[in-house]
Amino acid sequence: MATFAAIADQNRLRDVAAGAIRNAIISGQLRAGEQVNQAHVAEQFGISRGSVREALATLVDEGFIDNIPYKGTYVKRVDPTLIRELYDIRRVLESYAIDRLVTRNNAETRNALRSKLEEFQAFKPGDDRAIAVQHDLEFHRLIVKGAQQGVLLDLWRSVEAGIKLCLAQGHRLDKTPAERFAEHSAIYAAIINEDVAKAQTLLIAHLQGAESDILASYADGSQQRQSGAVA
Amino acid sequence: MATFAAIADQNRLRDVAAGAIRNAIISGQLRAGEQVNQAHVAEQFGISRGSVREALATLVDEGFIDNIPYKGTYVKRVDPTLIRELYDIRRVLESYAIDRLVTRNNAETRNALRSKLEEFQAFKPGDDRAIAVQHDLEFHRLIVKGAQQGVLLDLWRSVEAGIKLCLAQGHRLDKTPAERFAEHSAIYAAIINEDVAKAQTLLIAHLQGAESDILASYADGSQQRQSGAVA
DNA sequence: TATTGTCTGACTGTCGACAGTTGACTTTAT
DNA sequence: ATAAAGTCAACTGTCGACAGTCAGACAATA
Repeated sequence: MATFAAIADQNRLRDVAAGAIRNAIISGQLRAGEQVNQAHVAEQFGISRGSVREALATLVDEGFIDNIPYKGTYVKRVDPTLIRELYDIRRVLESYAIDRLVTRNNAETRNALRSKLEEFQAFKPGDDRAIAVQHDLEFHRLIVKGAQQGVLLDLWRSVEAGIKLCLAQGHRLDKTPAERFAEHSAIYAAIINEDVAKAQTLLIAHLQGAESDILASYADGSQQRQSGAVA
Repeated sequence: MATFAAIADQNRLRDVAAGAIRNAIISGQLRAGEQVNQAHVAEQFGISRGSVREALATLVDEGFIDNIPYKGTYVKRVDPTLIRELYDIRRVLESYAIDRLVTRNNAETRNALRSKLEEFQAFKPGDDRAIAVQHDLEFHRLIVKGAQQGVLLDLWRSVEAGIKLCLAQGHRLDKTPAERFAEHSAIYAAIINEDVAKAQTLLIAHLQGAESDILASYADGSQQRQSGAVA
């Protein structure tokens, strides 16, 4: 489409294409295990295959897709082991982030967390659940940012990509907006009180709950998928 | 050179090129802040610029180089802040790895660690120091591998890339082979005894020492570099 | 029938040429 | 002398065409 190149504007087509494909994966438009056909994507976006290739290379490194030489690139398939590993690492990284964050004691970080919490509070049960997930991740990203370590943030971002992949593949977090708000605001309170140990404990429990939710919905989803494949 | 394409064989040129450029950076052939000219590299290797571009994209994601659109790709410049962050994260990741490793209690891992230690012991003071560094990193990589978590290993690898960059830019670890062996073998002993806390303590101290060494040599090196620029 | 070999279509990998951007240099007017 | 405008060379970004590779269909053989 002609509009696509227009969006590029100052940015490189390769980056815009990467973003578009990423969104397609996160939104579930491209499904797990599905091959990403370079020529098809190129035509769809009205750009050359070379640019698509470069975009795909980026997504490979981000962990959204796998590449097998001379065969193709495939949307990564999430399994329970991956989910467990991702949440294990999140607990490690975010616990550490809280420690550094409280040490830094930066006013800007505290304000950002508070205003993010207010967004949580404004969220109503009827609203789109995908947006809730986005808010959730943004809160956690603010915690990691608060540690003020670029390397840590880079690592966390790559884990975040995996989490988004999990959520994209039909695995959901089933908590009410009120519960979400309560858990996050408790963590926030502990941070404000500079009680590192408590904040870490609350955060770990919070993540453990999320992991259980996802694993449970994964079990359901894979059953459905299996029966679907048989039918 | 014609031989280069021959090395490619079954592998893709893009991957081979990425490896060659990576080596050039690690070996100090390409210096910090230096621009990597695509056409120049392409001609040097006898391959097309497109393949070089894809190789560079990989190295950007690995953290060896930075890319500024329409300007170029530059070898990343290491600074003390980056060194500190890298070692901070290493302590976090490797401590966690030790915990998992001991829990798994895998015989294969223990054997791998022991045989790597033997290589340490065989190392003589006269041998190439670069090889010593390589052995060192490999020992730590085995620890991380022992945790048997793919996600963890991926994150550690990206940190390892940063460490290699530090060491490439003239910053050295000044320990005798005997000291190296002693520190690593103490960590190994604690692992075998399944004393997680002790292994973690030893490992953290070991990494702290390495960090100090690098930071010290960085201070020297930057002074030299500054005076050199003036002269 | 089972197995092996060939073929074919669809895809990825690679290339050389062209278009666009940037920063430094030169020119020009005040 | 200085600052704005114009010019140019050296890059990077993008493209379309060609070469190489793979998996499955199909036919030949024992």
